[in-house]
Amino acid sequence: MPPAPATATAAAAVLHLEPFLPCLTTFSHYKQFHAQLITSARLYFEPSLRARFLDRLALSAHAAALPHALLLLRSLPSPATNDLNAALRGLAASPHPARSLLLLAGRLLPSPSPPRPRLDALSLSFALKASARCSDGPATLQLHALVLCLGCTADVRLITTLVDSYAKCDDLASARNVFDGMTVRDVASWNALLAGLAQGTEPTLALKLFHRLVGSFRELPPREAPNEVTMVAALSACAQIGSLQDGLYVHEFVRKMGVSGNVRVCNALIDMYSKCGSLARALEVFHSIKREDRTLVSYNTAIQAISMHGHGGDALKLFDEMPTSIEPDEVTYIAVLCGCNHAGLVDDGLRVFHGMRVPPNVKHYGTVVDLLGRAGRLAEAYDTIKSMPFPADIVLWQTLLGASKTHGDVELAELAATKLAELGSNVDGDYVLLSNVYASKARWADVGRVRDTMRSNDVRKVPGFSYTEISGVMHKFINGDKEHPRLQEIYRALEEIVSRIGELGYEPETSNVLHDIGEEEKQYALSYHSEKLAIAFGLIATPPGETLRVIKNLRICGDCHVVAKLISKAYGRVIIIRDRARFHRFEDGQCSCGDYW
DNA sequence: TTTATGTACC
Repeated sequence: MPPAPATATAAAAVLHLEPFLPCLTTFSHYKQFHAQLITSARLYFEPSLRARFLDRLALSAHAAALPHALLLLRSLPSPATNDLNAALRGLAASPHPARSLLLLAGRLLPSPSPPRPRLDALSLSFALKASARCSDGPATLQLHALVLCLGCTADVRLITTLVDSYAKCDDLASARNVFDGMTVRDVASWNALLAGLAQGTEPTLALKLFHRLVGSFRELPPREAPNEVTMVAALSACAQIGSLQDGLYVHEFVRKMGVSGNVRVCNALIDMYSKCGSLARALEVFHSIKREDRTLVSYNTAIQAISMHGHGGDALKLFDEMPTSIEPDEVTYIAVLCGCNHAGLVDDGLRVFHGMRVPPNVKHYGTVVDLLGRAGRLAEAYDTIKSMPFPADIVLWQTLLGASKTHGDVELAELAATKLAELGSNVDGDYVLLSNVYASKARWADVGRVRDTMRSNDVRKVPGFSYTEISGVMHKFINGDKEHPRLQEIYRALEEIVSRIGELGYEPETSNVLHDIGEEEKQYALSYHSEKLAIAFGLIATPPGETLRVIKNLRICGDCHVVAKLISKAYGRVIIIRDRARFHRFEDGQCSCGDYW
């Protein structure tokens, strides 16, 4: 036991156990305290002390603590609600949150002995935390029913937890419904919904809600006033959408609220600016954080930003400059490796990978396989997969397939395709890559076979789309778009573009088109790729010289990359395209990726 | 003793 906080005799210490509670650190302390509770009979006669002890024990970081807490709970002849809650809370925060739900379900079963404690709002709150952590939608729904049964619908904190839980289970509609049904809200309720929408599939809706919130700022009761957490959620929505306009607006609001010094807000700003294409502003925010205030996440986000923009050398530099007081974690290594990858720094990447101070996970192996694969070191890439201490996932085989395609290795491509089929991947990209390998070797019969398999397997097509922001309005384009209101104009502009860049030597690169169609039709399919439509629209809808920003859901294709370079030269425009993995910045006929991506 | 917050492989 740690020394008693007061000078007391042993007898007095027995009378006052509470002061020791905050001092318990080692597992041995906990066991001694437990023994004291038993020998003084307080385990039974002071239920509130017991519950507070259980709560601390269940939340303690020591591996043996939580099992010990559960043992203690089971040993109680008549556990109180607070005892149960302590265990529910500990389990919900543990690596196995589902056990919290099991405990709750067990307590619900009718059983005369030992008597089941009643559930209260706190029990449900902890259980909802658990169902959120395991993304268990049906459990959240059942807990919602219990909330209604227990009549806790006026408990703002509990209902906020319910909103959060629905959102974390990807049931945004229910999250929204519960939120809308709240008669009293506070800022946490707003934040739970905003964060849920922003990180889920509804970032646009999140921003709408944010505007509604700050628009009625003056009339809101103080408990609903937006705070720094609101800002972080809104910035995360801007980052996901890639809307620099909205991001700048939120940043303005951050300044007005006086939370520009909050490190979490700064980290969110770095991420937002980076994902909206402005690396300069992202780094400005990073450097504005006082050195001693920078957290691991600040470094990770900044390194990730530099990497996404293709500056692998600078990413390595910042990584090396990290203070020794901050230990890099798995995310740091992903960010640095990603930077080496996008910049083609093979040896640096391998050096970083082999020097990792945390165990590499499948994503780290993924970057290394990509790094080696792109550089044409296919055998080493495959050996890396074989050497992994865990099985390869779909993404890893797709990476190897991509590398095999780039370097025309039929055997390895077939192997990767077989693995992908075994793992149940059935997206068009897999087939396109395999077919391209065959096509590059003029093995037309195999190309046809792949196409037949595609047809019979009912392949899932990932529709390609792009969007661009013009005067604060997002315009979305899908491949071969026929819906946009200014379609005629856009298609005319595209024709003009193709003829103008034709003078610079442009010829459509059709090898990425799978379908067995004539050359002219292939060119047609290519010329309406969504990013081309978005760029063409940007050219006619913005004044000369203005930077064009386009966001694409898939990776940019080779032909669009060539076209973007030529447009940047022919029209004197900077074009910034964010694709699935990184940024391409086109200026005067060159791309920041150096044609390596 | 509950609530809401940032970074991640193709």
